Amino acid sequence: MTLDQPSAGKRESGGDRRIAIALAARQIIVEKGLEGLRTRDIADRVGINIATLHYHVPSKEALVALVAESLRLDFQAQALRHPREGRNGLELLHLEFEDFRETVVDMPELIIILTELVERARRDVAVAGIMLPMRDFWREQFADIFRRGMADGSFRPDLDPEAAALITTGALSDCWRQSKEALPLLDRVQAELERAFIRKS
Amino acid sequence: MTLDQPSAGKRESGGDRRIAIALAARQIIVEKGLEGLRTRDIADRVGINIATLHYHVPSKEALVALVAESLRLDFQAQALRHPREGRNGLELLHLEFEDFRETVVDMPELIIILTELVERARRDVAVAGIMLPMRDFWREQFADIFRRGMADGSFRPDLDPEAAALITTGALSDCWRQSKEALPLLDRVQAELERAFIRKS
Amino acid sequence: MTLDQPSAGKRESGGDRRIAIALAARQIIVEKGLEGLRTRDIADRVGINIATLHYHVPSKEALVALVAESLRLDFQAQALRHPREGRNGLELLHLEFEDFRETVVDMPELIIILTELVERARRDVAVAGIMLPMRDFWREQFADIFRRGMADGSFRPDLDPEAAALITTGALSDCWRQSKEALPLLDRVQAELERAFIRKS
Amino acid sequence: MTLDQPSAGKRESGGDRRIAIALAARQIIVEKGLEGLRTRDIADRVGINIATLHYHVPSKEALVALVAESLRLDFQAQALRHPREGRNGLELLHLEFEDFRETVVDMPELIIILTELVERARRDVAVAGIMLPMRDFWREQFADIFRRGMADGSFRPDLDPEAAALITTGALSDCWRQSKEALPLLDRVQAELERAFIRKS
DNA sequence: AATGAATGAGAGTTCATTCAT
DNA sequence: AATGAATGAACTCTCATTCAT
Repeated sequence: MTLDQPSAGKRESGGDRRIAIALAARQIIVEKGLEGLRTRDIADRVGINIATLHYHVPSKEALVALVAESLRLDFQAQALRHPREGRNGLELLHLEFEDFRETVVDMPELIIILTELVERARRDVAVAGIMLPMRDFWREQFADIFRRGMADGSFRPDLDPEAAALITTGALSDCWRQSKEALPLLDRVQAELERAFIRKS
Repeated sequence: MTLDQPSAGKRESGGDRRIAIALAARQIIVEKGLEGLRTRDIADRVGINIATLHYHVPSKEALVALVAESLRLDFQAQALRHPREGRNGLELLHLEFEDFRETVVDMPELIIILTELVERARRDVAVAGIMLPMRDFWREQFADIFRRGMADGSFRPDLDPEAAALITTGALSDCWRQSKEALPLLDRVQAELERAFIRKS
Repeated sequence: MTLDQPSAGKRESGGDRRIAIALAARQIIVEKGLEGLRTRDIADRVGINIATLHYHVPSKEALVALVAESLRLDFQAQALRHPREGRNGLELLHLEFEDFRETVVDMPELIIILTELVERARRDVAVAGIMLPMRDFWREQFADIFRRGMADGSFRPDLDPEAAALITTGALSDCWRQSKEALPLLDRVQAELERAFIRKS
Repeated sequence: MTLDQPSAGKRESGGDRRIAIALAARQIIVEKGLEGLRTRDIADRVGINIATLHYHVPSKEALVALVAESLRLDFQAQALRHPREGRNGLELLHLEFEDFRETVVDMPELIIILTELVERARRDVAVAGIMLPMRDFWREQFADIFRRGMADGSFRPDLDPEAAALITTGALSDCWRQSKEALPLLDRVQAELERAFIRKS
């Protein structure tokens, strides 16, 4: 055990602690679900006292909101990774699937937590305030892609962009839910959706 | 009034009590989520003592399994309501959407509870043992429809029936999750999926 | 330790447990004040688990109300000990002082707890609902005595019965608050009040 | 505006801070009782950090003692407002009631806090050391008045000055406790006490 | 003189489960 | 088949106090 161990040090700045708390909470949500999230477990994992946890995040409700917010930031960052300019609709759709595949591999927790929080949003307005816009934003991104593809001729002209967007996000989430090993199925779903939406010459 | 009235007497038969318990549990899951399910609440709603509840259903795990099983029976019954013979793939797809719409209107709880239990299945093998086959059965039903439609010429010959099935179930669940008022969106999704899968002459 | 130990037995009837709980709570209030009352301490003293305590008395608020109610019953019982008929006002006043002296000696806790609860009543409406009527009833008893004494000629005819009642209860409570050894002072106060209110021939 | 303005600068002198703390604590005691007094609330109201509060007042016990002392100073100041010379006992008694009425109107908190602290004195020797002498001093003031009145002939010669003093202070405190709107009752009590103690010619 | 961060001890409350009857 | 009473273990949250800066 060296001196510069990552997070068990004492007297960190408030912002760092809050980040560490959010990360620990996310881990636990992945392992035991939002339902199994316990403040004590978080404190233990961060290496602080429960009272200290409450000092930084005053209530469990606030904690869940913190996790939601941290998730939002991650998604935002991820959305900005790839440049979107100068591509047609079909290429953009490809890119989105690529991104999703990457997320599934690199940060599988993101989607688990997303699912849990969207579920919780139904009963927690604070969480709903953060998560539902995220979900809508994701769907709207796809709708934009479809609209662009209809304009540039890469997608069918009789497409309903909002419906197609919902179909796509539904397929992606369901694909995820299926199981962690469903990546080959994801390929087939992508192929099928492209066949479905593409313009037949 | 027949002899086997289910709920009149003070001492019901074991089977009836279990049914009453399952129904009460389902109500509570709809209201507060699986997370908010408390044995005491169920007992109160059924009108029995907690100890009595435990006599009939020995543990909370068994209770969740009971709910899952009761859900399975409902879905099974619902699947058999409409005759499936003598119809082509497209007509069958129509019928499935019709059924779904009916379920959303008549028994909206079914889908809420299904969602909660599938989520729970990730961490509870007993529940997984019941729910995952259900989910797969539902998906397989669609795959069958697509296969039949490919054979009878109502769907595209280059369709991937499993992928299409996943896309369809994904769209349906997402549509549901969207909100209770998303029925018009459901119509548009159905239209879009039919445009997508149908054989272009 | 014999078999018939007073209260540590298991599976008592609900009513008995509630009585035992009220008594234990009263002891602790005497020792540490209402402020120092802890549910865990009560459970320990009664010899039950905290959860069992909550089974019988669902919340701390209800517990305080229970103590208040138990106090009310004690005062009621005490008020009925001596027959009041066929005595003139002065004799009745004597009797009241006698009763008070008895209470101070036999059940000194009664007055401590009364004081604590009246204080608490200022901020707890549930307690106020029980305690303020008690206090008013006590005062009204004295007012009645003064009224009767004015009628039968044992007290001054220009007495203001309500004011005299307040003066008397105030003197008694203050006397009590003074200290436990203030009994001789109580005698002098009684004598002074009688000189003050009695009719000069 | 003088040089020793109490609260303008960012860094106040130690004494000023302690005064501000005492005042904030008194406000909170009035609102929530001594039981509801929290160091954090005081710090918030003063506008300082809890650690800073503990720098100025090392413990909660010391804090309560500080409040007690601040109360004592206020009472002392109030006692010196009216000149007492050249008046007979009855006039002095009048004056005391006048003072009390004034206090009830101008600084009602004084009496609330006094009550709370006297109660606390039973279990806290430090507070007892300050409060009990105060209470005794108040009572002794009345005893003095009665003694003087007996000498100058305005009160009955057979008065017991200590008993009469206790009766008077008891009546006043009880009158206060009664409720904030009990001022008319206070008038009747004063009248009754004067009738009781005055020399009948 | 002041503060952000940390903490131990403990508060009331909840819950699935069990026991005796 | 049913129940009132009991329980251990855990939960979130609070508070006065201390430490490092």
